Order: sequence, then structure tokens, then C-alpha cells
Amino acid sequence: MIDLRLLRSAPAEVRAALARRGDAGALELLDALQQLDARRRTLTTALDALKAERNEAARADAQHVKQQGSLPPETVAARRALGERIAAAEAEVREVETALAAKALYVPNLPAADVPDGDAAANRVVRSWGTPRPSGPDVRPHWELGERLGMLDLPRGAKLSGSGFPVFVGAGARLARALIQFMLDLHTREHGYVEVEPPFLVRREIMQGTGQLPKFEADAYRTTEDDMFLVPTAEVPVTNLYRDEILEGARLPLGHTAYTPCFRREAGAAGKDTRGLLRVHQFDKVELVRFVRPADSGPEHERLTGHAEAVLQRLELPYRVVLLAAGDTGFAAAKTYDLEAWAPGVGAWLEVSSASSFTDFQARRAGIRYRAAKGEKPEFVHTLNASGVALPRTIAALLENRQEADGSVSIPPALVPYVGTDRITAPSSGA
RNA sequence: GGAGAGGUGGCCGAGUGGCUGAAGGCGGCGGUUUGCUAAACCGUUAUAGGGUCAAAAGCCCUAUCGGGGGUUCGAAUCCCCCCCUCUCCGCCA
Repeated sequence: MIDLRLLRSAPAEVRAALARRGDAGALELLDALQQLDARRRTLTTALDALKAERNEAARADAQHVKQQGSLPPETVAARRALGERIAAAEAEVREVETALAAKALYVPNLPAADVPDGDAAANRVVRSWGTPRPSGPDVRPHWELGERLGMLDLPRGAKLSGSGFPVFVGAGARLARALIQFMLDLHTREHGYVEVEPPFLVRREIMQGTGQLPKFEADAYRTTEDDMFLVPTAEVPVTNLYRDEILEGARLPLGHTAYTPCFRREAGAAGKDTRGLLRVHQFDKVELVRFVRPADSGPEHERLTGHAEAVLQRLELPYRVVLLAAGDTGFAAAKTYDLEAWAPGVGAWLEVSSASSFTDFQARRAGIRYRAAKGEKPEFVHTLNASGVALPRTIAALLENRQEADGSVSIPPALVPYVGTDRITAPSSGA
């Protein structure tokens, strides 16, 4: 959520930063916000003066009642008139505040200074790891490999729930479970994260806290009876864990990792890059979330990105790190690195992780603060998160990178203890 | 799902509709005393919005007793709706 005080004190800077997103609507919102904010302050000052008058009168009246037993009718009439003025002023203030709050929720975060200008074409590869395996006619896409090895059953998933709901079978299900376990172990044992298993359905205000709502409601699955949302990512429940709390400074930086299934309607994305496991409505993901002091969020973002990269390195998957341009950075983020694993079967870099710094944007919406030391004023924390990492595309990349001429797929050494085998071969008889 | 009880500051806990941001205690912080510790005593102890100010500090106003609405000259206290916790019943992995 935008800091209205910042908008008040440095409107030109805010405007310039938002302009870098190339979102004309956001700039119009700022105009409206500035007007509403000014109006709110004028009205509030007047209302507070009326209330002060009422409080003072109430004190005097109480004395009078104590001594005389009752108030003269003309005093009651005067007080009632004052009450009516207050009620009218309150209604006006409420109206302005409601409008202000509603609009403020639609203003995206300001891009960080070191984020490149432009749209997705201006995204910048900042580093690469590993040697990408060349594509070729013999290098098959993962949906073919998965089906042949009896790991993946897309038609039956479609039968159950529609396209985009894959069914993992046999070694496929085993591989998914192994990856989850492997990632959680890596992050808890080596990167210092505390594991969390959060609810998979959350309230509306929780989705608002991290920025999915109100703007992107169409992307979420919602239960009508209870107005709950299926989490699109563990970021949502985990970031909101400390909603409306004041954390002790000594606890920062604080890191949580969580496995959850993720549910995304992917409205409007039909038909594009959706084959196999490339874009699905339900998928597994291990997420990393960090709560840090504002001054540390730059280096913490680099660290966090490194934690996600470690997963790909252990899995021996060639990848590259892409710094997103301002126009391609998500609504709530100030700066984002995408981690893209190479998938030679489809001949593309697949986004398997997105590591973002949200500055105080989410903390402001969700009311997550910290106190640097006793007696200090509470301040908003900075929140960060990264996928660590998302499963389906990682599985796709693993299958495509590690396929061999005989049709089998080898398991990277780090994963062997979890999968229980170093090689997946076609089952002798199909289902 | 049904019936009942309850939600007050960091914690415990009081609060006949009026001068209650809120008694008292605990904890925390500062101080006096003390060789050190303990004890005792004194003081202090929230968050947010707004105003004043170049700014900060300070000062002033307003709001906050789970959340929202209402009644009233005046609400922590009365009424309505919602949320949460606990107990019993029902159902259930």
C-alpha cells in the first residue's frame, strides 16, 4: 500500500517512480488520492474540533447533573444539535476515508531505483549457472517423457478437474514428494528457515494483505459459502502470519519456509505456453518468506535469491537469473529476480522461482511492524519472498535435462536419498 | 449445526451510562537506598490520525476496552450484527 505521507511530501518522486511501470491508470489514481487525502485532513480537523467541544460540554454537563440532578432543556437541545453536526461531519469523513482506502489498494508498489526501465523486453539476465543442454529432435518434451515413464497422467487429470490439473502417478508422485522433502530440508537445515504448515484457505483480508486482492480477484479460486480463497501461493498465509503484530527487532531477520499446494485460475492465460506442466491450475511449491529490517532489504533480497538458486544447483539444473524491468514487475513488488531453468525438450527457459522484495508495501497493508529496541517507535518491516522452488516446471526441466537415449531419466545425486533410486525407467506394465 | 459462558493495556484483573486511556497487581524502563544481588521506596510505562513547527522534540486535539453499526446531552458500561475463545450436545478424518 502506498504511503500517503510520502505522496504528500514528495508527490513528484512518487509520480516519476510509478510512471516507470508504464501504467497510466496508476497515475490517475494518484491524482484522486491526493485530492481525497487533502479533503480528508480538512474534514478531520473540523470534526475533531467538534468532538473536543462535545467532550468539554459532557464534562461540564456531568458536573451539572451531579449538582442539580438534571440538565435544562435548552442545554439538552444545544447538545443534541451539536451531536447532529458531529454525525453529519462523521458521515462525510467516513465517505472520504472509504473512497481513499479503496483507491489506495489499487496503487502498485514503487519500483526500486536499480530496476531497469521498460517492459518485459528490458528484462536483464544478470547471471547464469550451468551449461544448457542443446535441444534437438531426440530431446523430448517432458509431457512425452512423463507419459512414457508412467509418471504423469494429464488426460485423467482433465477428466477429474479440467485441463491444468495434472495427475502424478507412481514415480512421478514419488518424485514430487521427494522434491518437497528435499527443499524443506535444505532450507530448514542449511538456510535457517523455520518450517510452517499454514492453512490452504484464507480470508479475504489476508489476500488483501499481500496484494492479491482487490485487484486480482479473478485469478483466485473462491469458496462461495464462506468467502474463503484457496491460496495461490504460501506467500499469502505465511506473510500474514504476523499481521497486526509488532515484532521484536531482535527476531529479525526472520525466515519461514512452507510447502503448500497453490491454486491459480490463470484467467486469460488459456492457450499460451500451457502444454504439459508449463502452466497449471494446481501445483506444489515450497516457498521462502523473510521479514527484515528496512535497511537490510537489499542484501537480504540477494541472500534470498541465493537460497532459491541453491535448490537448482543441487538439482544440477542449468538456470539464469533475470532482473525484471519496471513494467514487468508484479503489482506488490519493488524488485524481482526470476529464476529460469533451462528445458531443452521444449527449448525454453522456464520460470521456476520469482524472488521479490516488497519493501514495506505488504507490511503496510497487513500491519506488520517491528520495534528496533525498547522504547523505540514501531516501524513497518520489509517483506521478501521467493519460490524455493515451484514443482511442475522443475519436474519438467529435470525430465528434459536428464533424459537418456534409452528413454530413462536419471535422478540428481542430491535427490537420490529422497526418491530412493537413481533412475526412473518405464514400468513393465501400464495402468 | 444446537445450547450456554466469555473477549478490558505486554500479562493478570476491576469497572452502579457521566469528569475512565481506563483502579489495583505483575512485568518492563529510569532513579533513591545498597560492597554486589535481593528487598523496599519514588517515578514512568500504548497505538493511530490530525494540528502547531522549516524539521525534530515538545505541546494541543481526536480515536481506540474483539470488529462494525445504533440508542443517548454523554457509552468500556445499554441494543443489534459479525469475528474469536471456552464448555456441553450432535457430526466427523
